[in-house]
Amino acid sequence: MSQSQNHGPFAFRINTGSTEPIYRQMVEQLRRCVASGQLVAGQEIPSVREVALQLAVHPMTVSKAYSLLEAEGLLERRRGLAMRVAAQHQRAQPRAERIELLRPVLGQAADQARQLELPASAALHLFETILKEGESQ
Amino acid sequence: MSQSQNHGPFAFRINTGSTEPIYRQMVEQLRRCVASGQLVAGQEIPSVREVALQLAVHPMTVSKAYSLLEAEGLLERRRGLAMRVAAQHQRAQPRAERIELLRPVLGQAADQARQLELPASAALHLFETILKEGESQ
Amino acid sequence: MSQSQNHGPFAFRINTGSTEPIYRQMVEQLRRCVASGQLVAGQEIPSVREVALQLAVHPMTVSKAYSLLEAEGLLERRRGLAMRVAAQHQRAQPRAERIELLRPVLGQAADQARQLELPASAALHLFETILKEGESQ
Amino acid sequence: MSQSQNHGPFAFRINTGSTEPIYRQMVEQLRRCVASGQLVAGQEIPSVREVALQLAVHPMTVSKAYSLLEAEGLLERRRGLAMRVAAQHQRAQPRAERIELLRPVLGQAADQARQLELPASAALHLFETILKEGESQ
DNA sequence: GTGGTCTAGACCACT
DNA sequence: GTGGTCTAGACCACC
Repeated sequence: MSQSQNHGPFAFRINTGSTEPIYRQMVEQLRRCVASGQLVAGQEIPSVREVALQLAVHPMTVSKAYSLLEAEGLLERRRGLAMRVAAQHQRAQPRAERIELLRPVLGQAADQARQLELPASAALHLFETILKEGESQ
Repeated sequence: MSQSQNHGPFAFRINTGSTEPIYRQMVEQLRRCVASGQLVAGQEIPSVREVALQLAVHPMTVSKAYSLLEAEGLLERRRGLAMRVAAQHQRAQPRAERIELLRPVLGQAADQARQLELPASAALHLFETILKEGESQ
Repeated sequence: MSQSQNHGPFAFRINTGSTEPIYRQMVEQLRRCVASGQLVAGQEIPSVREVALQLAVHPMTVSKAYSLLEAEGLLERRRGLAMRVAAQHQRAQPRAERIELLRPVLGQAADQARQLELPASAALHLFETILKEGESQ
Repeated sequence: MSQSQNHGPFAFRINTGSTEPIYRQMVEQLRRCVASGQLVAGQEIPSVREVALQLAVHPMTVSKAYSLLEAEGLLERRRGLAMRVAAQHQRAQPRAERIELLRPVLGQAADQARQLELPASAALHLFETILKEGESQ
């Protein structure tokens, strides 16, 4: 039990309403978790069927995400076994690099704030509130 | 500055690389600008052709966005004339409502920050920087 | 008509009986045709539906092959238009490199000949015969 | 040479990277060796465990190959003893039949050569080279 | 149990 | 017309 808790610090959070394809949300999310070191080399990831059930998504959708990550070298496939994080991704990226990965979505948020003619202070305050909400989870 | 006021205080910012369909980026952007009062009732918006040229996008894509906004009652079509913001949208939404429109994208950003295991302070600081960059534009 | 003859020097040859997945046969075949210069940069390839009909295969199978080739940088996708050979693959590989691509399958053939205890001369003679048959096609 | 006769004139050559299932590679390889007379009736073949170790393959995979060959009548299983080539396959197939078994792989090679736009002479020369390399092994 | 391949077929975005 | 995404569901190969 403690083992499964340790090796499953990871669950996909998918927004099915978004126009962002599900498989791509999964790809990017997993990339971030590897970048941060939340997923380490050799760690098994949840099976296709398991994730498909959890998210109420077709297994092939999950499989597509995993295949792309394998092609990218981030995951390793082992015949008949669960996939795992590839050995070459041993260490998390340094924080300076990771923070850059946040730039696109924050740029988008800033654009929207500007279009809404909201002052920077209001946008920042809302962001701070949301960040704190998440921490407690 | 006087130039941008004359020919429309308004220009689409489109990311063609995104999976977010172009027409939808346009729709949501225009909605925000109406919500903020940047676009006011009766104001003319750039023609389909003009926008299509500017963004190197197919005219039908622009047309589709405009049609949706017309169906929604946000724009009015006038035979032979440029479309304009509909009369019913006279006043900007109050700030309290507008700020809520920012919540989805900031929620997404917060999720990503958490997956990257970045501290809230780092995320906030980057957001502040980006917001300031935009102001000067 | 002459145009379609010129720009369609290319048809997939698929062996559905093989254990080699169809999409992979397509990927490798297209790679060879680009390597040889039979397919040149900018050239449109047959549409997903067209190929699917021709080969009596599901469109998604063709699509999968094309997607992989796009990820590899060999094909370019253009929204709403047929895919085409990417610009970066302007020139055919030199013959010395191309011949190396033949090594795996010939190595396999040599292994089989050895296991069948056939003399090299017999294997070579059969190969020569088959190569000539193909020429006339 | 005397060594290889003692412990089996026969060793599997498996390509785990191929999409061709491992058990099938084994089946076809063994069939060829029987066809050629390299393996004769009554001859023992290496045990499942031995092969599994050698090839770093799961024992069940080897077992599956052997079972198929048994069902086909090519191998005989004897309780507690090593499997052996069945009595009914006493004599090698005549060379004329054996050479036909080489046709499929050479047809494939010829297709690839054509797609690579390599002249028959170049393909033949490479094949000759590879055949000679193998002889010395 | 694991992942992979393929089909049939719906719906979407874009030219 | 183009390609993309997704679902439902079958069958295969391997551990």
